[in-house]
Amino acid sequence: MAVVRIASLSDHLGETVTIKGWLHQKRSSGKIIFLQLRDGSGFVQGVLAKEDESEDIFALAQSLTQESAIIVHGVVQTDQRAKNGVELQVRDIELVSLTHDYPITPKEHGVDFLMDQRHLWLRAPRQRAILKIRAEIIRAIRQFLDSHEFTQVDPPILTPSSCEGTTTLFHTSYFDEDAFLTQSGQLYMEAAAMALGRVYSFGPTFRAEKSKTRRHLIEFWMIEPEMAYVEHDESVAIQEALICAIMQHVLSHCEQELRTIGRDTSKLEQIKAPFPRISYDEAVAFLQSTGQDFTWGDDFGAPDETKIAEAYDRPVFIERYPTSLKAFYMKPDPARPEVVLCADLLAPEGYGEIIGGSQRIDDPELLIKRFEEHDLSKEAYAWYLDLRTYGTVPHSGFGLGLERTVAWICGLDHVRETIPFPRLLYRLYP
RNA sequence: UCCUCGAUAGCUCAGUGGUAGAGCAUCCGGCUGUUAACCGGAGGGUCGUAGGUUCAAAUCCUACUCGAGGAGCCA
Repeated sequence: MAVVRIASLSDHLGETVTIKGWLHQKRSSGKIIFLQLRDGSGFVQGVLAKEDESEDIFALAQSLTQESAIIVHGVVQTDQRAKNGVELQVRDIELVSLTHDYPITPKEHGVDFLMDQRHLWLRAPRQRAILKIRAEIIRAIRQFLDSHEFTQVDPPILTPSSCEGTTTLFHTSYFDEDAFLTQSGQLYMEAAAMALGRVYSFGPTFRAEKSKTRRHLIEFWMIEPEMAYVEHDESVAIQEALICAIMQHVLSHCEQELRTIGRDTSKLEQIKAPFPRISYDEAVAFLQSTGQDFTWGDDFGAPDETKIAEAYDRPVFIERYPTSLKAFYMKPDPARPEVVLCADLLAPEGYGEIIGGSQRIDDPELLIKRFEEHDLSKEAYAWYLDLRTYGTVPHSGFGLGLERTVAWICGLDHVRETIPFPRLLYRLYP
């Protein structure tokens, strides 16, 4: 008897198959029992009518508990009464292990409890669907970059110092030296871009900030492409194409999962190029036109970003922020040195910034000046300056936040469900 | 770090000064098409911790602990 994954059951209509999985839930009615089975690939209902089964099998089915591990043999049938049109007429059940008192009952639960049970919560249909969509988003990103001549390069996770010097880093010891967990691989990716042309990193990133909002994780995953001989406008065009490719891939590969989590896909289908591009100046003018007191040179707060993003039905780029607001390595606009060649991409529906990118400074003199202005040690960044000393070229890059992208595409109200084991402020378990 | 809200059965909650409650889960019984199934019964509690006010505190006050949402910072 062939072992079949639930996801492909509809290819085996009329056949007797074996499913290896778990009992997700059970409903019974004296002479008929419905088993909701899951095997990781999907969910299917098994049906046992008392008159069709041996007494032993019927009694075993009756005694099964939520999340017991079972191997089920049965006949695949179409049935209009079944949720996805297919169900299994159970012929035999092997009990692999019986579960007692599964903590997550079929009832609503609070966040604190579910986070404590995260290792079990992952089995829920909704959580499974989100992780599946996350995996497909990752696949789409890799497919896009790999097919656009990018090479994956892995920057270090243990670093001697801050990349941007802004956020608080996790401190650790490196034998007799201090070390920090990376908050961005960008500077290393610039080195890699000079070796391989177009590169991207895909890895975890750590921020020891005491941020406690629906958009923040302490440990999250970032994709950081870096491109030699690519200037600001071309970088923005690549970002736009990447987001569109992700969206198309998810819409065509995750139909079932999007339905499971109840995502309104019409909002996702609207996500097509071109995305609006507005300047920082225009964004300031927009906020002022809403009656808000906002001065040129101030940074946008989260409510400001939401207000701007809500004015559009697709992601919006905000370009050319004041130089004083942005990181030391960003290249000033030659036509207007008071702003830099950068862009943040704000997702719709209030999901916030999902991409931050810029063209990098390629002039060694200016970079040295920035080190001084930002009080950065020339010794620590000597290698970074070398990139401008030896064959410097215009180059650009950006960072895409994976979890915020997943939260947006899934329509979640918090990023904690976008990653299997979220690291949150004051939460390191499980 | 700051602001706001919360903590009562395994879980989700009601109870706002006078004998500790419901639904789900668990156990027992019933039901041949259930979809968080339903119906009947049973067991299940140091009301977050420590003080205080009161004849009487889950309820009012103080401190602390833990959690949630938000701000700042960011992806």
